[in-house]
Amino acid sequence: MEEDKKEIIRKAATHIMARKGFYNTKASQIAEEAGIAVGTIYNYFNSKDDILEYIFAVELKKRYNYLKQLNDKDLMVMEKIETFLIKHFQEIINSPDTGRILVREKDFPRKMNQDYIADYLTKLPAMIMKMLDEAIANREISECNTEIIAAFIFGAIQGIVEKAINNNNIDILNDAAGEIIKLLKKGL
Amino acid sequence: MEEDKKEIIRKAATHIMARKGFYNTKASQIAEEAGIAVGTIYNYFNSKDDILEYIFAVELKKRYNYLKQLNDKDLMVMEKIETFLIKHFQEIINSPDTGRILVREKDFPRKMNQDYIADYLTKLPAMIMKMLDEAIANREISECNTEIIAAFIFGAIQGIVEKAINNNNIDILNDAAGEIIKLLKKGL
Amino acid sequence: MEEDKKEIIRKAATHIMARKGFYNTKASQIAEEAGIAVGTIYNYFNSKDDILEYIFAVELKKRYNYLKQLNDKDLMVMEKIETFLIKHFQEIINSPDTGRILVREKDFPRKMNQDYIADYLTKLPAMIMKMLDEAIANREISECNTEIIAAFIFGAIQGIVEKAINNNNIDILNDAAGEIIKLLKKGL
Amino acid sequence: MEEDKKEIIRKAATHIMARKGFYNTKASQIAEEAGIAVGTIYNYFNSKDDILEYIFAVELKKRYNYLKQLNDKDLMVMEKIETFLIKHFQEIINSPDTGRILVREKDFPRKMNQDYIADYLTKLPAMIMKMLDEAIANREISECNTEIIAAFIFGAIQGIVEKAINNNNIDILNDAAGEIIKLLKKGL
DNA sequence: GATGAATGAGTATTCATTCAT
DNA sequence: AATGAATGAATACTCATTCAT
Repeated sequence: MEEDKKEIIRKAATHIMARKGFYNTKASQIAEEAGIAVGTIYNYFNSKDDILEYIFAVELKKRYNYLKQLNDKDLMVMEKIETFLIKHFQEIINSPDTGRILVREKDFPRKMNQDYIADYLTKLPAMIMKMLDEAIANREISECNTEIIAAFIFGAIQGIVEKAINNNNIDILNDAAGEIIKLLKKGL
Repeated sequence: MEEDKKEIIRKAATHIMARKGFYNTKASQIAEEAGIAVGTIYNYFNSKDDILEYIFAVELKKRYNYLKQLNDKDLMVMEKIETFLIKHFQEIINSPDTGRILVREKDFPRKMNQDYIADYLTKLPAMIMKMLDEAIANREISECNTEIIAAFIFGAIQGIVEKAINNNNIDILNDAAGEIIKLLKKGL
Repeated sequence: MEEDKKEIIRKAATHIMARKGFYNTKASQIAEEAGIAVGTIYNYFNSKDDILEYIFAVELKKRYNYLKQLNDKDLMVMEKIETFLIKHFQEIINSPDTGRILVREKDFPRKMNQDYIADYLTKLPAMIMKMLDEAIANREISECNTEIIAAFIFGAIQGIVEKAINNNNIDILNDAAGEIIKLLKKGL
Repeated sequence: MEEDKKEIIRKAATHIMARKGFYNTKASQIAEEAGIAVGTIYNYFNSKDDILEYIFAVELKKRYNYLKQLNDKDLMVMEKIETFLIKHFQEIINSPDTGRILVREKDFPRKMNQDYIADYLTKLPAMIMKMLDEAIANREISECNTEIIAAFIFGAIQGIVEKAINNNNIDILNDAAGEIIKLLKKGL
C-alpha cells in the first residue's frame, strides 16, 4: 500500500519533470498528476530533491541487478556490454520520460545524504571501465585508456538517448546498440 | 567599454553558474563576483536566462569560426574532426567553468527568442554528421548510420568533459582527443 | 470560510488603500492589517490589481441590486434618483474608506480581463442617463442633453464625496442628497 | 532658455502621464519624449513628484489670473461663473492631456512642501463657493448650502471633462458650459 | 493516512536618482 | 549645462513545506 502510493508519486513526478525540468516542476503539479493532495507527497518523501533522488535510485537498481545477473553468465565481455546496452536502451524505450530525466538532471546539485544520483554518475561508468579492463586482460580488445573510453561510452549513450528524445524518434534506439557495438568492437 | 562590462558579467556569471548551477545562482552573487551593482547587470542583459544564452552564444561562435577556417584547409575529414576535438578540449582546458556550463545547462528550458543554446545542441552535431557523410563519400571510413554516430560522438565528448571536470582532472582532456580519434579511425 | 478570508483581505486592503493610495499600498501592509501572511493574499487574489478590481466589483453589485429593486417600485423617476443618491451616500457614510477608493482609484490603468472598474465608470452613468430620458418622456423634467447632465451628476456626486472625505466631514453627505435633488428638480 | 527646457519637460511629461498615469510613467520615457537625457530632467526638477506639482501649478495660475481679471469686470455673479466655465473648458479643449491629468492625478499623495495640487483642490472650489455666497447676497440665486453646491459644481465639471476625454469626444465640452449654466440658473 | 490552507523566506527585476565626465 | 551608466533600495509574487483537522 505504502509502496503503491510512492510509486504513483514517482511516476507523476517523472511525467512532469521530463517535460518541465526539475526546477520548473511544482509540488502541486506532481500532486495533481498523481491525483493526490500536496501534503500527501510529504508523507512519502522528505523533499522535492528526494523525489528526484528516488527516480535515479530506481533506475540505478535496475541496472545493478541486471549487471549482477549478467556477470554470472558465461559471455565474452563485449557481449556483456552489448547486452547491457540493449537492456538500457530498452528501458529508455519503455519510459522515455525517465530517460530524459536521467540525462537532464544528472548534474543536479546535491544536498542529501543518500546520493543515488552521484552513484549513477560514478558507479555505472566505473563498471563499464572494469569490464573494459577485463576485456583487455582477456585480449578481447587492445590496450587503451579505459578511463577515457568508459567516460566516452557513457557519454555517448547519453548523447544518443538525448538525440532520440529531442527528435521525438525513440526508434533509433533500436539500432543504436548494434551500431555502437560495431564501432567499439572494430575500434577497440 | 560596453563590451567590457558585458564581458565582466559573463565571466562572473560563468564562475558562479559552474559552481552552483543556473537555478542556484543568484543575480546578487553574479553582481558581487563582478564587482558591480545588481542593477548594472540589467543594463546589459534582460534577464538571468539571457546571460546563460550569451555564454552559449560566445562559445558557439568560437566553434563556428574555427570550423569555417578548418574547411578551407586541405585535410582529410578525420583529421579535421581530430583538429576540432583538440581545439574544443583546449577551450575547455582554458575555461573548465565554461565547459561545465556547456554540458550541465544545455537542456535548460528556454523562453527566449534568440536561442543560442538550441543552436549549440542542433548545429554542432549536424556539422559532425555532415563531416562523417563526407568521409564516407571519400571512402575514408566505411558506411554507417551517421546520425547515430554523430550523436554518439557529440555525447561522448560531453561525457569526457564531464568526467574531467567532476574528477577535477582536467589533464585527461589532453589525451582524450587522440584516444577518441584512434577509436573512431579504427572503428568506423 | 473561503469567502470569510477573502472578505478580510478586501477590508484590510480598503483600509490601507484609502489612506495611502493604490500604488503606495504594499502587499505586506495589507497582510499585516489583515492579520495573515503575505502568501495568503495570493491564495485568494491573483495580484494587487485584482484586489482593487474586487473592491469595485463588490460596490458595483450593491448599487446594481439596489437599482433593480428600485425599478419595481412605483415611484417618480426623480424620486428614484433621490432614493438612489441617499442609498449611495449612506454606503459611503458607512465606509468612507471605500468611498475614497471609489473616487480616487477609478481611473486606475487596467490590465485585467474582468473589468469591474470600467463597468463602474460606464454603467452607473449610463443608468442615470436612462432614468433622465425616462423622466423627460414622463414630462417630469424638461428637455436637456442627458448625456452631459448624467456625466454632470455622476461627477457631482464624486465631488461631494471627495469633499466630505477630504474635509473629514462625512456629515455633509446627510444633507447632500436633498440639496442635490432640490437643485436638479428645479433646474431640469 | 531655462524656462524653455522646463517647458519642454512639462509638455513631455503631460503627454506621457495623460496616457499612462503618473505611476506608470518612467523618467526615461519623459526624457525620450522630450528629446533630452534623463539626467537633464533633474537639473530642472527635484523629483518626478515635482513635475506633477508643476503641471498643476501652471494650470492653477492660469485660472487664478483669469478669475482676478474677471473680478474687475462689472458682471452678474452667474455670468462670471459661466465665463469661467467656458474658459476652463476651453483650456481643456486646447490640451486634453492636461485635462486628463487634472482629473486623474488630483488625489495624488503629496510629500512636497509647495503643494499646488492641494491648492487646486482647495482654492478653486473655495472661490466657487465665495461667488455663490456673493450671488445669494445679491439675490441672484436663492439660499442653499453653498459648500455642498460648490463641491457639486466642481465635481460636476470634472465628471464632464472625464466623460469627454474617455469617450474621445472633446466636442461635448463646447456645449457643456451652456448646459450647466442653464441648469444652475434655473436650479439655484 | 490524507488533506490543502496557511505560511514566509527567498529573489528577479525595476527605476528614480546620482554624479563623474 | 547636458549626459547616461551606475546604483541599490524597494517589492510583488512564488512555492516548498508544514500541520491542524
